[in-house]
Amino acid sequence: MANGENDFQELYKETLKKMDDLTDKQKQILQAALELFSSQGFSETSSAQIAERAGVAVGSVYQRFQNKQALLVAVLTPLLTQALPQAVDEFGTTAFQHSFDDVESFVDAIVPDRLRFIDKNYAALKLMADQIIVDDQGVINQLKAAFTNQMSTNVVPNIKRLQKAGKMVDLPEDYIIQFLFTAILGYFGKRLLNMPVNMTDEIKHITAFLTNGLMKH
Amino acid sequence: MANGENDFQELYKETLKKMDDLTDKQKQILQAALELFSSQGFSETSSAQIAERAGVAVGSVYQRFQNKQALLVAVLTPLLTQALPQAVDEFGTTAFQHSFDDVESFVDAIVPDRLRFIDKNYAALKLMADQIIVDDQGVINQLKAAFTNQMSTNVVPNIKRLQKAGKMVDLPEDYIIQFLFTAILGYFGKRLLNMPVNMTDEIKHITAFLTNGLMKH
Amino acid sequence: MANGENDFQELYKETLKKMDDLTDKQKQILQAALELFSSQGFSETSSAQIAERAGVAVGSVYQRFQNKQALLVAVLTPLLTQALPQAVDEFGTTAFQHSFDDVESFVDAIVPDRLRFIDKNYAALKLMADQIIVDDQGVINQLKAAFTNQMSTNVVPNIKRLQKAGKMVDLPEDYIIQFLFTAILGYFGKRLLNMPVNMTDEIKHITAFLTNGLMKH
Amino acid sequence: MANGENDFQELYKETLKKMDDLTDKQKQILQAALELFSSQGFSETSSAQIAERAGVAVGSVYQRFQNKQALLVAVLTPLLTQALPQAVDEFGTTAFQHSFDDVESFVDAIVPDRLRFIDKNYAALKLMADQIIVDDQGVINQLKAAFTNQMSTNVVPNIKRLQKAGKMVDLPEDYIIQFLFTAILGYFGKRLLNMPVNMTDEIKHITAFLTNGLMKH
DNA sequence: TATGAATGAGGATTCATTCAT
DNA sequence: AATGAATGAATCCTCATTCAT
Repeated sequence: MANGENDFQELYKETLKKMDDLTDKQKQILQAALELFSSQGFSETSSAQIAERAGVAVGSVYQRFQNKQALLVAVLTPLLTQALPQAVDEFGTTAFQHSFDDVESFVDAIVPDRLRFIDKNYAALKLMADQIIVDDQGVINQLKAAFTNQMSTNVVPNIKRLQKAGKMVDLPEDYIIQFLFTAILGYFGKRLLNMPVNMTDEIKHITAFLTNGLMKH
Repeated sequence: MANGENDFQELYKETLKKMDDLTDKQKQILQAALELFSSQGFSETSSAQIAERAGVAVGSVYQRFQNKQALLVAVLTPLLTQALPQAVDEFGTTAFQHSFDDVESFVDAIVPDRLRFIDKNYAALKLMADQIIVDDQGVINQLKAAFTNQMSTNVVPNIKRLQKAGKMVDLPEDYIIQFLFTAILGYFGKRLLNMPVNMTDEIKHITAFLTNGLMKH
Repeated sequence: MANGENDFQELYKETLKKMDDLTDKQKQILQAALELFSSQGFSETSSAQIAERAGVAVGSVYQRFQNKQALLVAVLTPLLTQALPQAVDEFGTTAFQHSFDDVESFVDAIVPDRLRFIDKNYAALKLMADQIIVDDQGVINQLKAAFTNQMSTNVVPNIKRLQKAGKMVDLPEDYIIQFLFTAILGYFGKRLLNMPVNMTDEIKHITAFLTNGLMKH
Repeated sequence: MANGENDFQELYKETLKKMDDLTDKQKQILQAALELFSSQGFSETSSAQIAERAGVAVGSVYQRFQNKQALLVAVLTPLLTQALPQAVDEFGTTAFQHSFDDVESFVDAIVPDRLRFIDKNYAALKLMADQIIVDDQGVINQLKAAFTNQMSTNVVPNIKRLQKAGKMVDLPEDYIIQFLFTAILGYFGKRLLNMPVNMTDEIKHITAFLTNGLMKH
């Protein structure tokens, strides 16, 4: 699976381009908001700050977006409805276009790719995490929807096949997915905690652990 | 390992009691702050709100605590320096007082206990998560310290012994701990996402997965 | 005296038609402004609101009218310089084309007509009242001018004649007019206060009172 | 009937004094708000302006009053519930403590007093008028209540007696009151219109007109 | 210590007005 | 002439913090 194409920033910018109804300045505002919300958090970012970074007047922010909350939604929506599903999609189809013969190659296909994905999309992911923490149900629901959808169409079949072939442990598919993700999100956690990370090692060990844990011995 | 004794609320209240220099009102303030910070986040909580919930005047908040940030520190400090290490300690010593003969009993000792710990301390954990997201280095560092310390003295030896006995996979100890924690934190994530959780199932499957993943086959 | 012809809306629209330099959109703007200013007040009405109701772009409002104040003037001017004098005129000439033989027929000619006039022009009158309250000298002066002029040429002579004939009380003419108007404006006040009004009763009693009060016994 | 005691300013200040829960600064705020709202209108008055005139910080306005609207209510409430009824009451009881033998003395008792009342309370009355125009139902309802109450207990009986004695015209009492008030309010209108007024003349003519109009000939 | 009124800087939002298309 | 995006001053309001009682 090729990397570098499926990061949010790229997909986000493309999504923005497609929004014909958005003026250049409005795109700059969204871009600035994404950056600031991600790095400082939503409440810690002021309208003035966004306007300044976007190089526009404060009023311009409110010309298009009813209020700060609406701006957040406008930032997150394409992320959640376009970039994220597309990334998930790409992940699902690319990673699972082949039928894997064993758990090891299955895990091998996922782990390195997802770790690099986290690296590239650290800012956007942090923003989503922030929203989840502050209990934004809208964000939560869209996240769930994006995942449930893609997982069930692409990942679940692969899991089932491996299980039927007697090569993968007989756990419910949603748990298989859960373990896959939590193991990988450990890397995200380490970055949040400012822990030193070595990508090579992470890949190596996470892969080893997941392979061992999901394989039927 | 006995439950119900090692939750933060309990430990936190005990910690508060020991602080002789704190008046009753000040303790109420800390309690109110913990609750509000946890449920709404730090920036979304106003001093007036804290005062109201604590049943004191706004000025009383600032009588003892220099500013809101200091109040946050005052809330987190006992959590991070007393309750958390104590919980970790309790976890380390209780869970590892015996020398486990195999990975399964090792995992069995940890998983149910930690899941229940999450349930009990959901609010406090959410508060910490919030602080991690907004990049509070102080919190991050204290979290790290509390863990590193306890883990290395109690958990690591157990891991090493199991590895030497050829019963546990030969991964670096910190990764073993990492996988242990991420698998368990999946439960915390599910709660954050408001997903329906069934404790019995969670315990069963997480245990199975971790046992399989950490066991040397 | 025929009703239905002398209401502001009609006269206003005719006035607008005559303004050849006004585009259709600009007429719509004036119409929308009149409606909104009347119902919500000047300060409570925004340019955007006017534009929306007029079905034009915000900029179009300012294409023709220098600023909001100028728009108000543009709304009021034809009202005060065209519609109002014309209404007053119509009132003066129609109501006083005959020489009334007694106070009763004099009052009878005025009261019903003016009450219906108030009903029809409630919005415009309210707008003028609003302007008087907020101390708009321009409006005040034009109102005065429109009245003084018409009154002195049409109403005053009639009053004088009735007085000379010994049928009307010997009060200064301006006071006669004042009492005539205030008694009638009581109806306007009742509407402002959302009081239930019965036109027939109002006419009956106001007429009776005025007749009695202005008649020389 | 003694004048000078029943003006709003006096009654308002006394009312304020009785409000023990109000601090000096808060009273200054209410006083400043009354003055500014009266002279410029509600929407034309900014919080900063009020604060400045009151000699306090902007925040102090909002410490006590939830918002500007609430401040308006706080200004109007004592006016409508204390000062106005008290003034009406004083009017009712003083003016009608005697049983008038004829319409002339009845009118004589009312007119001069009310005209002077208007002079003294011009600001407050203008504020109320402003609120009526902008459709404030709360104000309207309280105004109605204050009047209905006092009128029915004090004025109506006097009217009925004079009517039974065959000295006053047989119009419904509410219309008698209406004519009384509108004739008097003409004076208020003249002041609004910045017309030159001569109190002596006004009293003389209004009295003459009302006497004539209400007397049964 | 406790109180809560007072403060004023800061932040979100509105809105009249301009101007390039 | 019409448009509506852009502007930024002005406004309302919040809130952490101080301080006199």
